[in-house]
Amino acid sequence: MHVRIDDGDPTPPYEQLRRQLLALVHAGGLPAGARLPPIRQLAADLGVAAGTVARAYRELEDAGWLVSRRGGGTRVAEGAVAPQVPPAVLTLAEELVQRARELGADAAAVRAAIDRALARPEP
Amino acid sequence: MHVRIDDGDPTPPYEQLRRQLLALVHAGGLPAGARLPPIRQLAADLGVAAGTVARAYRELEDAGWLVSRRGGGTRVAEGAVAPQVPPAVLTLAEELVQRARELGADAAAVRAAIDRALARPEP
DNA sequence: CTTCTTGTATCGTTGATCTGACACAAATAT
DNA sequence: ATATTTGTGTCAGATCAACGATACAAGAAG
Repeated sequence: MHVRIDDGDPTPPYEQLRRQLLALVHAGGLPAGARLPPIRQLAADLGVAAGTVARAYRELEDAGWLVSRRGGGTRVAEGAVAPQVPPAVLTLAEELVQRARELGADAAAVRAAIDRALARPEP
Repeated sequence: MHVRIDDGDPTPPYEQLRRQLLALVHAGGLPAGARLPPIRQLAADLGVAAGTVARAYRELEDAGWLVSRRGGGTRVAEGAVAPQVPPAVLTLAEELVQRARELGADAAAVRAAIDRALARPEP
């Protein structure tokens, strides 16, 4: 589980966690049926209260991405499917990331480049 | 000024504003020397309190991106330079965005594709 | 100089969130 | 059947941010 809470980020911890988990599901890092850590364990690992993790799990369950059962843990919902992205765009994205890494650019630089390109209005 | 506050986002409004303004500076939408709206005016436009905009301005000034003077308004600092991004990456990003738009993909789809590519560990 | 604009600072109130702790319910493991 | 695991719910206290309002300070404009 590559998730962590940034204490310097004013975004509430439960929201940081919710977004990271959702990104993991979208990226396929957590396939359908995969089990997530128990609330108490993840809370201890992240250094937050159990209620904080519980809220992130609950909101993702309300949105249909997770399924929770008492005693059975929390798992990625079977119907959880990544959002529709044209395969050609995905391929270009992978090429861009690979090239960026060859040039020594990190994730932040890649996102900055994308943000700049998106800021230019289409002609 | 293409900025807006999302009431459904738990991120504090002052932080949403700070990030959007910083993104504008990075993207060149606000060149060095450009004047930002007065605090009260922007607050009224966004539907937030003046103190909220003031905090976003102040944090960006502390970080060196803006310069504020009483009576003179708030402007983009002369030394404000976009973060270092290899030109080749910027070019690839523009090509990707252009292609994505031709395919009907929106900004969210582009970011999702980038996130997925970034999630794949380098070989 | 006088007036207007603009940023800065403070106050009290309200609402949201985090925390630590505890009890309860349901599924699993032995 | 019993014990353990795990999710759910509640509570009081603490912290933080937003709000509306007000006052003040410094530069600009007339």
